[in-house]
Amino acid sequence: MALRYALLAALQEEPATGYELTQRFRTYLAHVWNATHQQIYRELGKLHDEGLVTAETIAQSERPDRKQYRVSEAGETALTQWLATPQPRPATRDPLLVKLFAGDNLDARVMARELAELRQQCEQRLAAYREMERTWFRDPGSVPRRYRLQYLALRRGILGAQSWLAWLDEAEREFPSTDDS
Amino acid sequence: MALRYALLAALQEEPATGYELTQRFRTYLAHVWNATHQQIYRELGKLHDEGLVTAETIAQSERPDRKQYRVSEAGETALTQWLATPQPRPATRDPLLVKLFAGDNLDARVMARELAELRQQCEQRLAAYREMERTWFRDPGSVPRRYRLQYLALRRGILGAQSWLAWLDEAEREFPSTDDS
DNA sequence: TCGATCATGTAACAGGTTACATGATTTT
DNA sequence: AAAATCATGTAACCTGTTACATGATCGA
Repeated sequence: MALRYALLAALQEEPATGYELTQRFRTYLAHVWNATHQQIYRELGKLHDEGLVTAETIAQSERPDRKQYRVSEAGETALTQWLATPQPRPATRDPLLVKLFAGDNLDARVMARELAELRQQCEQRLAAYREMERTWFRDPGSVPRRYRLQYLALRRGILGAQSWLAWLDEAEREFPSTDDS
Repeated sequence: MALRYALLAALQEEPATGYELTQRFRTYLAHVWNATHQQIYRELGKLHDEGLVTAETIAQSERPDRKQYRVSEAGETALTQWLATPQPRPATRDPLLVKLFAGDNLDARVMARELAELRQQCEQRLAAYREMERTWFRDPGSVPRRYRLQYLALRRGILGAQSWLAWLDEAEREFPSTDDS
């Protein structure tokens, strides 16, 4: 359900094609809502059928046509209505934690490797978030409200990554790495 | 995919009926993997068809029969194999963060209320986790490995909740609550 | 007497994943 | 010459959600 509203919000910031939206979701929306291009195209189609977005086809020589979408009035109404509805928290479903319930079937070395990879991933993400923080939100007070809210989402990404790193400190004690590389 | 292995792990700890498993998933597995009874029954059926679990029907007078499942050898093999395979991290999909991208369509009072509710939820969970920590893992060093690993999962729940509370401290500054109640 | 608990399921639907498909241009 | 980028989609499948269904017992 939320994907469509994420699309509407993104389009409201600036009209875009499915392709461009896919990129936004991959980059600065990745810590908020994940979606592949298939899902995005499908949902854009539905939104168009329902009149929540309008589409303008821009012919290009030597390239497939681009379909630029923008939010319609009906779309804005729908978005506002959704925003006013409290959303349930997403359920936790983490395969890594599932593994911890398998007891002695779990191989410590395999696990150590998986934790090491997770640590690397967290550190990379954290660095990327910090980079965004530096380039766009150096002085959060002077940023217009719209972007200050996005900064909050980024802060969530940062705090989330840090909290995983803190957990990894604890978890790695249980799975001592043999440190081969 | 991971649900089946969560079930196998849970059954390995102790054979159980679908009903009992549902309860475990609702209580001490909620911070690891969420699943409803419908999903669990469906998956148990498949696991049984595939021979990864065996079922023993226990007739009861005046109550529906209980079907007690236990992991078969094939099931244990499948579990071990899965454990050795690195699992991709779950994707982030958070409707609350999506809302932050809707800019001025977002009503501050509505948002303040949603944040307050989230805070309450986090605090409740944290208290429940702390309670588990106190009752089962007062002295983690003396606990057998199997349960020390489960303690790690609990630690993840605790750190996760704390990190959300830290974020809420920041977020609430952006949505000052009018404090009516 | 009403709701919770015990104990199992079926069915329809919504949402997300994976694979396949096309085809030109630009970069390595 | 190969791979990545631009730009769009279809189709099958798997997983998760929601609604519906049954029926007895036990505690408030």
